[in-house]
Amino acid sequence: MTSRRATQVDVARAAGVSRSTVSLILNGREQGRIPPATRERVLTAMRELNYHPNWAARMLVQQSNRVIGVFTYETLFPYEEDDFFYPFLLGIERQATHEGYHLLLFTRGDDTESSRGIYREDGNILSMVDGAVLMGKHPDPDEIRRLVQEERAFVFIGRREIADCDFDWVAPDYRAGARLATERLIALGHTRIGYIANSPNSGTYDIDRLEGSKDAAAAHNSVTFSLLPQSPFSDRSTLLAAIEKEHVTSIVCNSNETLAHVLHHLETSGINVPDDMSLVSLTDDRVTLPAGIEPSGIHLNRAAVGAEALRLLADRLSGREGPPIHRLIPCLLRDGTTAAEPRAAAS
Amino acid sequence: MTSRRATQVDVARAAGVSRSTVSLILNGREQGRIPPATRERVLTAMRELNYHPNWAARMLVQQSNRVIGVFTYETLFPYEEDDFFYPFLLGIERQATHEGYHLLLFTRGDDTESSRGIYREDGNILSMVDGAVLMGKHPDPDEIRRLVQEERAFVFIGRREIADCDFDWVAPDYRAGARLATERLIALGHTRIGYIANSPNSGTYDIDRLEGSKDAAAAHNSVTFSLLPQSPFSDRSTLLAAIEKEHVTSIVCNSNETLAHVLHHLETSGINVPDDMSLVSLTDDRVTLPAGIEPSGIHLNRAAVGAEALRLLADRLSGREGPPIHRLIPCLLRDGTTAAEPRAAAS
DNA sequence: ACTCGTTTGTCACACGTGTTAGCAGCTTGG
DNA sequence: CCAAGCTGCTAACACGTGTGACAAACGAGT
Repeated sequence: MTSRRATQVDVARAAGVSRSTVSLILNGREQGRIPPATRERVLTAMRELNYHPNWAARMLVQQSNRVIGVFTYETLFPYEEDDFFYPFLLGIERQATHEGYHLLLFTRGDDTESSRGIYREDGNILSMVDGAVLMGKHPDPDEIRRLVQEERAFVFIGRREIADCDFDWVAPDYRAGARLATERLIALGHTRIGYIANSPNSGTYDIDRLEGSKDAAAAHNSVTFSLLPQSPFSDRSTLLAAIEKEHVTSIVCNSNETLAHVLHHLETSGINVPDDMSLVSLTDDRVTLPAGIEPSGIHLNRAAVGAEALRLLADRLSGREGPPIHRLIPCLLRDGTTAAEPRAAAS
Repeated sequence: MTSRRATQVDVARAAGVSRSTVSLILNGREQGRIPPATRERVLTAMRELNYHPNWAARMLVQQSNRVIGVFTYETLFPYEEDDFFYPFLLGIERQATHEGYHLLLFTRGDDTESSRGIYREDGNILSMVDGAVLMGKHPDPDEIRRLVQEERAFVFIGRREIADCDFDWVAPDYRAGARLATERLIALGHTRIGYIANSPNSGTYDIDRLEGSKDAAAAHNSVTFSLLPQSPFSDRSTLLAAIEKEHVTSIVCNSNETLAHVLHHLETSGINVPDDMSLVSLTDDRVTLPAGIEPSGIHLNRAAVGAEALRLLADRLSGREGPPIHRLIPCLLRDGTTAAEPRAAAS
């Protein structure tokens, strides 16, 4: 702090050359220009003065700094232990290392847990980076539109359809994941499969999940697929009645949360999971179940999503042109303890 | 990309004023100088041109950017699922948000998993930030020394004693944690306590753990503390003989890994945990135990460590002078299933 | 002696912003 | 009428770096 840090001027003076020469050597543009003797003189001067280039100045003139921003519309690391963004970040970090980028986490905010924004009074924070990965369950469509209009390089994680506005995004392939999980039940021998959700099947993801599950059932004409009544949380008797009526031996639950509630209703009714009823879930949020029980279902492979997002972004920054790319990343099967062969098949 | 982004010059031209005026208004230095009419004109011009300050330029002149670097000597997010650094980062992020800093994750490296360095050919990467948090099990002492000599603002996470070289650091208080865990056994009624480690008690942390445990035992003169033979991994009979000889009813294990091995040896010998023997661990690494068993012991509270590191750093950056600060963060008790009242006391 | 090409650099501008000194024009006091 | 002060703004420098145009020295060919 007390003494200013060395600049190219200092190095130049120490080596007895002009500042330009220092810059040339620093950037390897000295092919056939600077004789080795001078080069050495400058290099040792750098070492002695402990010179290191100023990053801001460099960025100012080059308009690039090999830093990629990571922005989340919600706190990156929420207080609940369900670390939603963490696996994404893991993949992003890994791929960034590979591609040679540093990562800037935009955390500075109003500390209010919600309503963070890219544009703020002190400027578009994205001007600090070459490109950005954006995440969040509740992005601000206006901001996104503005980013597109300004031709910023960014990739969104999660499928977000915004009217009159197209951009790169990467998302888990929920539809294929739902197909996978349902196929798993079929492979175990289930022919009567129910589907249950705790929310109206209206969101993009909700529709994907339902359709994927239907796809799998439709591919086997021995399989009967029935939509069970929504919202199992409060109403146990409705659930039991529906199960009875449809004779299902297995249920696809749209989320771990749903699975937890269904499980609870079943167990308090004396129906054993997985012996009497198999359950699979279509998310992999953390959820607390009775000891020893792990939900069967799919694994979102968030790390792969994050890595792919960074790969797309790096491509853009390397000059790739062309229309926006949308990429769906396959989910993986996750073996748990809530799915097994149906009783009839087992005996 | 096609059209350059608006700068203060553009705004000034549009509003019919000089660039200085724009800058003054932008930085709120216009008290009693600029009449509201002009101010409005400039502000609307900004809005229409979609002006946002260039961060690099601002940083260049201000010599600060409210960004804190996070550097790890090993990959930040290792491939093993034991995310050692993650809880630290969590605390760092939280506190950074609070203090108004962004976070720059230094990831760019030679992709070799090991031997990452702060100093590299393209300069000291820390020149990009106001200050830095350093972590890692195997830091390079020479680099640290150099950072100190250059008077860089940084805080190390983890206690690292380097000869002739002092700096701020924050670390978990292993000694107090060991005391806490041992006190817990005593509170449960144990009077014969053994201590076992899987490595020579020579590292700083190893010594802290052993001493803390001794402290707790020494505070109660009814308690007998005995050091069991090291390295229980291979040798079951040695372990059993020692237990028999010392009549211990509980064992303090220096790590979860040790606990796992001891547990295995005991169970295969028909000794039930926690009924016949209580175990506590002095770390909180993830470890796989038989289903339904959770190690009792301490919780390192890494998030608090990370947060404190960032707080110290922020203080330094705000101008705090004075000698380096070393801070130990208390550990918390973590209830598990491997510690209970001793059989004699229970009956 | 004069031109020409090569080696070895240097000059000067650009990047976008913060800040201080100071300049016109006006008002006010004497 | 003149000095002094206030209002509203601007000129100019600084921050540290990258780079294209250009220049000085020098040897070689004519």
